[in-house]
Amino acid sequence: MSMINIGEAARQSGVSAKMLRHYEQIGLIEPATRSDSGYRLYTPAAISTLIFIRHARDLGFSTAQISDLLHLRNDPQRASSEVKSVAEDHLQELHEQQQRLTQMISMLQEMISQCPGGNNPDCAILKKIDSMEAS
Amino acid sequence: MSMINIGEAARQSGVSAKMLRHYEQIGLIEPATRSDSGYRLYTPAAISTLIFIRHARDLGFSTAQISDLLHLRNDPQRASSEVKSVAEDHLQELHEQQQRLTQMISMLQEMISQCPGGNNPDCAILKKIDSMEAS
DNA sequence: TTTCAACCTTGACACTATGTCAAGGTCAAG
DNA sequence: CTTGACCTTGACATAGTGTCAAGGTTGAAA
Repeated sequence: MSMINIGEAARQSGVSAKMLRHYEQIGLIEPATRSDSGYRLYTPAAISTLIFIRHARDLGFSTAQISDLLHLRNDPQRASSEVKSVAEDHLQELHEQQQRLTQMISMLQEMISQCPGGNNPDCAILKKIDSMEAS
Repeated sequence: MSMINIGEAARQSGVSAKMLRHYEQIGLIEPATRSDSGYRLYTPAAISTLIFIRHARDLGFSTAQISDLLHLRNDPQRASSEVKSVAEDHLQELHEQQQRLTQMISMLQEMISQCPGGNNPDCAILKKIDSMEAS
């Protein structure tokens, strides 16, 4: 009943066929059952899982974190605090990335604002990079 | 006169010995001269270049962009507008990253705020990941 | 002078997440 | 039966960095 091939699974889930094979290989997902000729076959439940994975990936979760989330998703005995903890750890990482990014942006913006551009070789940006101190 | 080995060059520049070899191999920097026994020897000018590279890396420039910047840095005929253009392209990328990050953070924050935590298996975060639509 | 530690060399393999390409098997339609 | 679209596995690539192994070098102490 309604088992689909890898290409269709990729289309429906938004995860590439390549990544479906990869996720299977690293054990993130259960190996798909195979047709007589060896083609992978995906059930609707498997597709739901794949969509979950893609969404988690869109939120920037690492493969390891997604693995944790999948286990929790499959576990009816889970404590929602465990899920929350994974999410909070990730949020923390995202905040740190954001801070680093904001730092880079402000430094770069200042450098750019001090460079008049044009044909003059004298360039504030190059000088600043030479002399800057990392935050 | 004051040629130093790779370990000392790494210490002075903040670029690891491994990366010094790597940058040489990919052609980002000129091959270092060698001692009789084959050790790489770095001049003070080379160290300045390495410090420049580290700073550029701290600003998030890619290796390819750093390569461009190094060429411009070495070219007395450069137009500062060229440097500015590289910097502006990078700034643009950083802004895009920042937007993606901000999106992720706000989605994640909303999910987290809707999950009470505790031992209850009922988890808003998992549900939201299942049903979310990527921005 | 021998020895030992600390350094250097190259090369290989690892990571993350994804793409691409090649050589070959399969399926469905004409 | 051929053709095209699909599937298979495996290998290699990306970017930036780390680690490990096997071996040569250097300088200082014994």
